[in-house]
Amino acid sequence: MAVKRRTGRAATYHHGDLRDALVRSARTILERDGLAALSLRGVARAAGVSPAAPYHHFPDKQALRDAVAEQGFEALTSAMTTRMAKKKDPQARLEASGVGYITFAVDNPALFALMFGAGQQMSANASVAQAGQRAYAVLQAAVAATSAGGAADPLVCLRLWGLVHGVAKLIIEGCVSPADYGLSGGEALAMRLLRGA
Amino acid sequence: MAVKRRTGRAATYHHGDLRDALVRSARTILERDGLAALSLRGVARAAGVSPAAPYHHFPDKQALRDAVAEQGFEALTSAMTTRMAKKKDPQARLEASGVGYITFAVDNPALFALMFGAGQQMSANASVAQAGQRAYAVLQAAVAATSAGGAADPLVCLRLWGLVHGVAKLIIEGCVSPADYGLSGGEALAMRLLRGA
DNA sequence: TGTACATCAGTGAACGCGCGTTCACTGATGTAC
DNA sequence: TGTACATCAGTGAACGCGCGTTCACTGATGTAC
Repeated sequence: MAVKRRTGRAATYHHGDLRDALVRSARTILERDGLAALSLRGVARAAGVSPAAPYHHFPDKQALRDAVAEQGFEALTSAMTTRMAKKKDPQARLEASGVGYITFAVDNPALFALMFGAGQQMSANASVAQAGQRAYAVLQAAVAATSAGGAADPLVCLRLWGLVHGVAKLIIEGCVSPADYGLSGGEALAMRLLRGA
Repeated sequence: MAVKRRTGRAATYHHGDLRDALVRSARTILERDGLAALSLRGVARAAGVSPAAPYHHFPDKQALRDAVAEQGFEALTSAMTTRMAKKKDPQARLEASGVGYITFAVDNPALFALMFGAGQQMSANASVAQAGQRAYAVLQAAVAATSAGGAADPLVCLRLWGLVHGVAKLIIEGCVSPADYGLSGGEALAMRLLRGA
């Protein structure tokens, strides 16, 4: 049995922070082995804990997935806002939000797939939905800031969202490679696509 | 044991057309129960045949998936070309290709997810890749027909592909509903998005 | 400060399940003579 | 036209696997007195 530690603390029978540790283990497995390889037992194993332990923190597997997805949407939001913060011009900020979206997806393909329901319906969980809406609101605000009246045209928002979502998926699915366009990475391709779109 | 029939023929020990029947059963299961529910055993069951029977036609599960995906790309291609055939104007034909893409995806969400690798890497199968390229070529030709020199700008093609792919996924994943835009279906939303994009 | 005890968060064994795949087999088909 | 036989396309039982989940349990924690 693996020794369980909190940073700088001795091993204890009680983990102390298992819920977080499970979510972190899930993300590790996700990116190392892919979405199909994500199992509750595997996550428990990776966290050095028995298969039954997660049930003290999550009612079932879906609840763990939801927790991971929620954290994913928060990370997506900050990937966009971090990039936007470096720009002043509204148009440049709009582009930055899209580049952030695509870059996040390409860097975290399995997490991104989990967040968006693996090609099927997304999670019905309310917290996940709210975290998703917070991410969408970033795109929306960026669009609003570039438009005359200061209000975002829903159709324009959806075109932007669709474009960045689609390009991200196409890269992840291997349909499109930045190299095909003479570019070195998803980020460069995203910038090229969004400039003047 | 279910009786096996070819249309209008008596039941026979030998099915006579099992390979096709398996692919058809797979598509039925796909749309009724979703991608996660697609198993070789389930497909055999739906075709009224023992679990071992498919192995006379496909080396493994992936090969069946590939066959379904290939057929899916052919259906996608014809969904686009059928719509384009009704239009004369190049711009209208371009829009029609995109509407066809989105409509096909929304009408066959699980098949579409299978074709594009369920959020992960697409199939490595060569026939599948070729069928995918044939579908892409339709979009590409539609773009070329609207451009001055008659050659399709790769970046313009990717913007179109990304847009239709992304919007399709967003609708399938339940992130976006045509009703949010006061529209009755994916087709209406697709037309609105593509007109003047 | 020390002790009793309720509560919390683990353990590990077990459950049933459906899966992909393999195997030795057998019934049906069709071809050579 | 009839028959022997090779080949093809099925059967059904079995394999091992990993999964999600449950259960009775037990060790550690922290609070009341």
